[in-house]
Amino acid sequence: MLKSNINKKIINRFSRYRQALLRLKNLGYKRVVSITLGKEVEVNSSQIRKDFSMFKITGNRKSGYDVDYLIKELGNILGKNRMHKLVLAGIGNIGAALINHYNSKEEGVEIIAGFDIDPLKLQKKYSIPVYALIKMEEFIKSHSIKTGVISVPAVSAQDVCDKMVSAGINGILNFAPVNLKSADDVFIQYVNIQNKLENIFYFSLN
Amino acid sequence: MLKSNINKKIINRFSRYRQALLRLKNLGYKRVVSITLGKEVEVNSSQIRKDFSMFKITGNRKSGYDVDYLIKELGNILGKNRMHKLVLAGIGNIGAALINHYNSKEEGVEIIAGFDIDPLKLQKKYSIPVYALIKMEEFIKSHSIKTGVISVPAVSAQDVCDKMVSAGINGILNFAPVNLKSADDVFIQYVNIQNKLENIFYFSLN
DNA sequence: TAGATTGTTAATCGATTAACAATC
DNA sequence: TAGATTGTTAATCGATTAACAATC
Repeated sequence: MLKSNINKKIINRFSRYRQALLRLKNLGYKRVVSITLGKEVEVNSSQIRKDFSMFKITGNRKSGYDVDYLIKELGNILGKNRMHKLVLAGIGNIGAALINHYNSKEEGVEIIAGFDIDPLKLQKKYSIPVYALIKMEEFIKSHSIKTGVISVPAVSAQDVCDKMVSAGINGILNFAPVNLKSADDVFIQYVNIQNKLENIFYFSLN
Repeated sequence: MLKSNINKKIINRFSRYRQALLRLKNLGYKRVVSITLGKEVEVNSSQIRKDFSMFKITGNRKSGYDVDYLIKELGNILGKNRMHKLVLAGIGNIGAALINHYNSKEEGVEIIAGFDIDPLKLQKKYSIPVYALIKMEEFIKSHSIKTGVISVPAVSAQDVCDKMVSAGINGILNFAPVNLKSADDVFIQYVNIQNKLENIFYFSLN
């Protein structure tokens, strides 16, 4: 099946299934039925069976699914069997959080460099090298980086995005509260914390 | 209209409309038509007009919508006309990012305290007071806090959530990669960075 | 075997988009 | 006025859920 035909929501659920399965494995589960996994991730059990079925992930009609098998299959789909190199643009608290929590060989993530307008004051504080932002494009090209994280102020996010894309990046995680414009073959994910807070303020009625 | 009848997606779009309108205002826009705003946020213009119409937000049939009016109306809906007090559980890089970037009177957000298992080493580094996690429930009650941010490790997230809710919190922003279980009247938003990265790795084909 | 769960189809549900009359 | 855009209804689209035969 072509990736372009696969709904983003399915892959998003696969990622959440996998995280839940890792927890269930830790709790001692060897096998799991769709209704149990469904409760864990708040997804209807039909949805789960259908999602698995679309990727030829099979279970046993009496005893459900094997946990290790599911983790392995989902991991393969999500690219856990290989390393993904990232660069960061903008080294503030968000960048630091990425470096400290998500630079994980086990999860296939390798953050190899950061870039900032003001590199001097930042150079020594992190476990990855930090360079001046003007060096970013050259670095992306020479290291064949395909994924970038944008955590610069909103006003410069589009410019950084353009530079990343022209240097060869085709996947971006953007923390700036701006809708980025780019070519159709560039996949962009947004993390908009302000937006999340506003949703909470509205629905929690306070 | 009852808030429970209003789709989460509409409020989510309202938040994004407002962010886009603030940018457009900065660019000098006095009025905006639905198709222009739609391009800015990647939403169909019919959708925008329908969203506005549901909340009795009106435009002019010739010249579109007044930017300041939209910002004000959307701000009122999103609660920008009052302050929302937050507490943070877990003071790492994510907590620091919240304190530095989202503690904004203009946006109605006031982070009044943080809590961590290890408060001593953190006490002096931030612009808000940081206390031991065991003090959290008492603090939430005595200050009538209604919103909490969870950025503790996954294993303790549910426990922190339970404590927040029992102390009176009804809106939670959760950065831990766990589905939290709580009463139906507690509104929870998730930020799952691992999940976002996995989506990028899948769809950007690298 | 009997019972439980998968795998898959059909039905439902709800959100998005198109269309266009109203009107500024 | 003529043209452009809103406001709103109807049509479309797609995702979710229910149902159940297959089968372990």
